Amino acid sequence: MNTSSNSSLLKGSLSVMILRLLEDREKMYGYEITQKVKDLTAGEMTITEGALYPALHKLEADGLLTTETQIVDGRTRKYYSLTKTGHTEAAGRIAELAAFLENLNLVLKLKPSM
Amino acid sequence: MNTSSNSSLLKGSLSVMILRLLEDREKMYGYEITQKVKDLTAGEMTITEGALYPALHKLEADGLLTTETQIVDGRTRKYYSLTKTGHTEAAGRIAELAAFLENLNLVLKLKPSM
DNA sequence: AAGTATACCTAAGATTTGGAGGTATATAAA
DNA sequence: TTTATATACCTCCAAATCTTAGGTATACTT
Repeated sequence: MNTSSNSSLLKGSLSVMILRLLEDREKMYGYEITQKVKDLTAGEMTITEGALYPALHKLEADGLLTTETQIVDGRTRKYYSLTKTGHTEAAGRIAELAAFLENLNLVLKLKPSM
Repeated sequence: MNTSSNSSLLKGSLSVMILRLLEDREKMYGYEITQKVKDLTAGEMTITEGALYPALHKLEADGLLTTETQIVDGRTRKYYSLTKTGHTEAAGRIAELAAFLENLNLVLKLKPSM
C-alpha cells in the first residue's frame, strides 16, 4: 500500500553524498550539510538529522572524517573534514556509486541525467 | 573498514528495476530477471536470489504483480506480470526514482549519465 | 558419476534510514 | 514577555532492504 514516500533516500547514498560535499568544501558541519543539500536540490531533497548524525559518526569511526568543534555566536558547531584516508575512500566510493548508477540506468533505460 | 562491496545494490532500487523490466516484457520469471539484468549490464550487476524472491513476493502481496506457474522442460517457472495497479504504481515509482536520481546528481555534480 | 545450469525458496544478520524525541542558544515577532 | 523560528547538536526505536548462506529439485554435459 505504501506509495513509498517521495522524500526517502536510497539506502547507501547518504554517506557518499557527505563525502562528495566534503571533497569540495574542506570542512562542513552537520546543519550546514542539511542546508546545502536542500539548496542544491531546490528543496526537493531533505537530509534528516536522524540519518545524518549517525552517518557522520560512522564515517568518523571508520577514520574517513575528523572533527573540530567551534563555538560561533554562542552555538556549538562540529566541523567535519576528510582525512587522508577519507580522500582516497571518497574517490573510490563515488566512482563505485557512479558505476552503479550507470548500470541502473541501463536497466531502467532512462535518458541521460534523467 | 568495509570498502562497501561493489556489487551491492542501493536499497530500494531493486523493486523499481523489477517493475521497469515488467513494463517492457509482459511477463518474466525470477531466474530470467537475474539473467536479463546481468545481460543489460554486461555482467556488472548481479541480482541475488536472496534479494529477488522476497522482493517479488512483496510486490505480489502488495497487489502489483500476479503469478502464473508453468512447467517447462520439467522445471517449474513462476511467471510474474504487472496488474493494473502494478502498471500505475510502476509509472509512479519509476518517476520517483528518476527524480531522486536527478537530485542525487545535483549533489554529486556528476556528468550526465555518469 | 559429477559438475554446471536452470529454477524455486527461506532464515539470520548487518546496515541504513525515518520519525520521534531530547537539549540548548539566538533572534524575531506578537 | 512570551512565543515561535532558526540554528545546532544528539540518541533510540522501528521498518525496510539487502547479503550471505543454506536448502530442494530437474536437465544437461563431461
